[in-house]
Amino acid sequence: MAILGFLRDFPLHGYDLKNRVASLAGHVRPVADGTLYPTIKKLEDAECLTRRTAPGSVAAPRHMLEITQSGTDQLRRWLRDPEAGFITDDNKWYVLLAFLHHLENPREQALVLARRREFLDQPAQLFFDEQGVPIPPERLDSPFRKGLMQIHRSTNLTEIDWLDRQIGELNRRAGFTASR
Amino acid sequence: MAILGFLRDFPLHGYDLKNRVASLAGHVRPVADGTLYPTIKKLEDAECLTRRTAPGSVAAPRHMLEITQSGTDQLRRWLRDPEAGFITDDNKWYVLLAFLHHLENPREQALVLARRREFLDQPAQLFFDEQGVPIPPERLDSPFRKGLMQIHRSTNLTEIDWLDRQIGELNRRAGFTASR
DNA sequence: ACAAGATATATCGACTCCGAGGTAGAATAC
DNA sequence: GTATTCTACCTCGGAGTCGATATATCTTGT
Repeated sequence: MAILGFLRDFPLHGYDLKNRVASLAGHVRPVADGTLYPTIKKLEDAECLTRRTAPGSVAAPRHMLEITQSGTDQLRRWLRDPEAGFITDDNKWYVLLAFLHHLENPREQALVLARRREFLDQPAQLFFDEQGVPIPPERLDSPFRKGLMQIHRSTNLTEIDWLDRQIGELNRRAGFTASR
Repeated sequence: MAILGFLRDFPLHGYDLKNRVASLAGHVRPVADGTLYPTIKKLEDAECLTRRTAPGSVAAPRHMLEITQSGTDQLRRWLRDPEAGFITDDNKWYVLLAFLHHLENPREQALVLARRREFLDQPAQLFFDEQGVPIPPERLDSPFRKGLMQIHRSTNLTEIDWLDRQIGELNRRAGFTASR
C-alpha cells in the first residue's frame, strides 16, 4: 500500500521509495531491501506499476517507477475496504491514513474513519487477575502498566476528537456535493 | 516476551495465555494458535518454562505452564537490553512496558525508559516533496496527513510527559536506595 | 438424544519478511 | 592513489507467522 500510495503522488525510484517508506512507517519500522525489491517486482508483474531505466543523477542507474491505472484501482480497493489489521494496528492505520486522500470520494473516506472510530470506542481491558477478572488502572501494582493504560486512554481521546471533527467535515462536504 | 512476562505473574495454561496476549497486544494484533503453541514448545525446549498436565476445570485437560529461573533470567535480559524494534515500534514498546516491572532494579528500568524518551525526541519528518525536502504539516494538502502529524505530535508529548515524571521518580528511588 | 458451541491443544503448508551477502558507479576523505 | 561512503539494485536462506485442519471434552440448548 505504501509503495502504490507514494507512487500515486509522483514517480519514484526504488531507493527513494525505500527512504520515504522508512520515514513514514518508519524510523519506527524500516523496510529491508529484501522486502522492498521483491514487492516492487510483484507489483510490476501484477501490472500495478511500470518501470523505466533512467541514468542515475548521482550514482548507479535508476529504475523510475510509475503507477498504472490498475495500480491506482488496486490502491483504492485497499483503502476503501481495508483488512482488519489496518484498523486495529496503529502502525498500519497510520500508513492507511497517509494515503486516504487518494480515495477521493469524501463519503468513502468518512466510512473508513468511522471504522477506526468504532474500534477506538471499545474500552481497553488490558490486564486480568488469576480468575480472569479485568483489573482497572487504579488497582494495578505496576506503575508501568498504570502509565500504559493512562497513555492509551489519553491518546485514544485525542484521536477520537480528531476523527469526529474530520468525519463531520467530510459528511458536510459529501452532502453539499450530493445536493448541488 | 509476552508469554514469559505473563507467566512471571502467575502460572497459566496455553488457552488462557492466548487470551491475555490477545487483550494486550491485542485486539490490536491477536496471536494465532499456529504461533503460540510452537513458541511455547520452543520455550519449553530452552527450559524457560515447565509444563504440568492438570484436569481442565471446564473442558479438555490443560497444560499448566510455569516459568523457570532461567526463563526469568531470559525475560530480564530481554527487558534490560531490548532490540531496537521494542523501542521504536509502538506495539512492541507497549508489550515491553507491560512487563518492565519484572526488571525490579529502578535504575535499569529508568535506563530503558530513557531509551524510549530519546527516540521520541527525534522530530518526525514524515513526508517529503519530489526534491526530498521535508513538508511541514501546515503545507500538506491532505487533511489526513495533517491529522496524522497532529495526532503523532500530541500523543508523543503525552508520553514524553509521563516518561519524564516516571524517570525522575525512578532515579529518586534508585538514589535513595543507594544512599541508605 | 443430539447438535452446537466453548474450552483446550497441536501440526502442517504457504506465505511474508528480514538479514546477509553480492554487484557496481560516483563522490569524498585522507 | 586508494579507502570509505553513499547511491542503487538484486537474491537467497532462514525465521517467524498465519490459516486451515484435526482432535477431544464438557456444557447448553432443543
